Amino acid sequence: MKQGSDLDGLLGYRIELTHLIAIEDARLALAPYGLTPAKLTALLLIRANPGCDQTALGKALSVNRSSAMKLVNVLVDRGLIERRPGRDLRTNALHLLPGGEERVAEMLDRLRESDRRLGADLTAAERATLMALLKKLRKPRAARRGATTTDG
Amino acid sequence: MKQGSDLDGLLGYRIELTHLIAIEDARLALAPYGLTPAKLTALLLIRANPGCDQTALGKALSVNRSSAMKLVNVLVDRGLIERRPGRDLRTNALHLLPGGEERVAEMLDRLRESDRRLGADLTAAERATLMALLKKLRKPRAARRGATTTDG
DNA sequence: TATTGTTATACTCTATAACTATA
DNA sequence: TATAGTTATAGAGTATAACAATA
Repeated sequence: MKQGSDLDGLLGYRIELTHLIAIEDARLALAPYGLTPAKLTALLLIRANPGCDQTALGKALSVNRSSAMKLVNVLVDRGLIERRPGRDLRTNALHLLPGGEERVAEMLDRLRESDRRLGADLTAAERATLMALLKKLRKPRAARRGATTTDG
Repeated sequence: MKQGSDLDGLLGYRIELTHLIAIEDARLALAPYGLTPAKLTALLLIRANPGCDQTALGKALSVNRSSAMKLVNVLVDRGLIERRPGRDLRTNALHLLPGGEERVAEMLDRLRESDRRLGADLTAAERATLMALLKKLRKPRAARRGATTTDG
């Protein structure tokens, strides 16, 4: 099946293809732990911000309260984090559990291995250049206006 | 909220962030046409392969027959393509309709504008370097084994 | 009034499984 | 037997809307 060349020169299309490769391997790397890359990111945010509440976590992940709720439920069910009493009676304080700390360390190892595989054909200099150029891509005006959601 | 530095050096994480920016603007650019970037890609594949069947389309998009079916239904409902009799009685031949051609051209214009916004801070040389480096990222062994699906 | 958590509901995308009609 | 399309169903992931408790 022919691909068609309409998208060939587009940066966004190349990033889409690259992203598919990266996310697939990252998923496989984390699958034994029953978590997706997005859930590991949530776990890392909680570790970096002990005692944060669900709403703040959701904002950091660009999802609303309801979605943050579901995410936290999964991490609690997995025994990785717990909800403790928060700064007021409305709020939960999220904390990584000791077992969660161990798991996070293992998962980060697997993720770094995956990342090494992804960039295996790059020299150190090329890798640095790529990182720098990716950082120069910018959020266009249209997208910067913010999505129109009710919640956060 | 602190970000935590565990993912900072990872190529895959940087690509994830960049992808989010790119896909959001691309979605906004195509929203007036009622199609997502993925559906435009499907449309371009059909245009590049007139008379292709749904299964082949699905394979090119890495989705199974059932998902390809739904996708084609949407494009048919939008009046962009049609199903014609295929090479045998089991098969549909997918064809872009004249109206679809027009829409595709407009959507490609909007998508290219979005792509220009994304790379607006890059010189032509930087842009070329970025494209070349992204092409050097490779599908790791683990992911190359192929996903374990029943279908395509 | 505003905020936090929660629940119910729905929509998109994708998958699996089973059915049918062809081949 | 194998393949193409179809349908029903289910599971992530996300969103909206409403409610209770608290601020």
